[in-house]
Amino acid sequence: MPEGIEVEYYRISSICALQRKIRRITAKDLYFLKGETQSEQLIAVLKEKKFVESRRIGKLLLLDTEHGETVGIRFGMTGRLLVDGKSSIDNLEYSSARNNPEWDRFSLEFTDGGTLSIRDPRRLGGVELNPDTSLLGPDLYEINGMQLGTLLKESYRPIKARLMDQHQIAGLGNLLTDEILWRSSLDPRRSSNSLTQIEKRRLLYHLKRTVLQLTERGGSHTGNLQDHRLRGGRCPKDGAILERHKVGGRTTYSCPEHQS
DNA sequence: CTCGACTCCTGTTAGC
DNA sequence: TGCTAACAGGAGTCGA
Repeated sequence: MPEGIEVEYYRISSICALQRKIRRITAKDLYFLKGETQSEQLIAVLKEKKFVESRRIGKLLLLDTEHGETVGIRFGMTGRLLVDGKSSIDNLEYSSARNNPEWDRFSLEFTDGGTLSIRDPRRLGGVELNPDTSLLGPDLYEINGMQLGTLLKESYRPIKARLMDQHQIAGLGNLLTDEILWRSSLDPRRSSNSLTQIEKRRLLYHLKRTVLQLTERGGSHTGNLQDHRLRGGRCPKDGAILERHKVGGRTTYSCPEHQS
């Protein structure tokens, strides 16, 4: 599913949608419009206008118009960004392998004939005009040791739940978090504020390294743990049968042997 | 503050 | 073969 890494790909592919005049806006799926956003409003703000900048905070893609309005796009679990009919990601975990144009929930047509659209089978994503970004934590690519230390120290929640809380760090999803904790040899259920200085340093190192490495490899699903994240799967480090449980309401796989 | 349970949504798949 | 039910997990709400 799109986590921060996938949305970073979307941001990069959205760059070629900048500086192109928008001719037509199609926002018929009203369920897909979030907050106070209305279809007519999007049309009024976007018609005959251009995007001048593309930004990303965590899993949120932000497209700024020349007049300072911002279109915020969330992809949920199964959303893809298509620019001129092409997606930067072919194989999205947990999404459909098919690619049905009927799943376009929001789309724009440029005066040059190109398009930008969000193709989301499950409609868990959404479009919001001028979304509030003030509550999002530091981005997963930017977070530093001090920020990580603070957010862990201030909570009794399980580490995994804390790391997936977008108000704390923006961009980590279920797969990335499992991978990072597995690499860090930390039990996802450990209380956030129980980590020692050494464990926190280890977590920061693996968080940074995992995000960069999986970005190079091609997505959140390219982690070393991923292929073994199924019932009865074995830890690729030591061969132990992985534990499957719920942490923070999410299916979690961890190794009883080396994660503690 | 933190939790589980529930909600949204629908394609895919396991199981009968 | 065909059906149903469970599952996936991002994000929000609600009551305990």
